[in-house]
Amino acid sequence: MSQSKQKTSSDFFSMVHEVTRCIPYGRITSYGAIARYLGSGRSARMVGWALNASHTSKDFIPAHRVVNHNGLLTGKYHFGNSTTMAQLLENEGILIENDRIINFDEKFWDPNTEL
DNA sequence: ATTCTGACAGCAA
DNA sequence: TTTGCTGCCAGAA
Repeated sequence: MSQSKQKTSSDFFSMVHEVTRCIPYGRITSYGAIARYLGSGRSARMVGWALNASHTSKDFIPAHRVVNHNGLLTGKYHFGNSTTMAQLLENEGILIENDRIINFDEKFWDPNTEL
């Protein structure tokens, strides 16, 4: 046992950041899926929180590809402009209407399955 | 140390 | 059916 769990706290954020960056272009996922991948199925709130910290990250994290299980752009207001998130997603070929992803199921990317 | 919040999700009424 | 409450875990005040 060397460095199995040197900093469980920061690891959670890093984990979310890593998974989020692993989301392929034109794909999306849900907070619950990532939370489930981390081992805590119902800790989806923490995922959102970690994504909030992603804003402070040095690297660009496609947090706009992470939405709630409804495909609704819940965190669009955190991108500065409420339209930025939808614009980015549409730019990647994702259909959005009323801040909701139309082909959510089609573009859904599950880390538990894909990763 | 305690309390509250937070980009969700699931279940109850 | 919709609406709302709770549960989850960790970080900040």
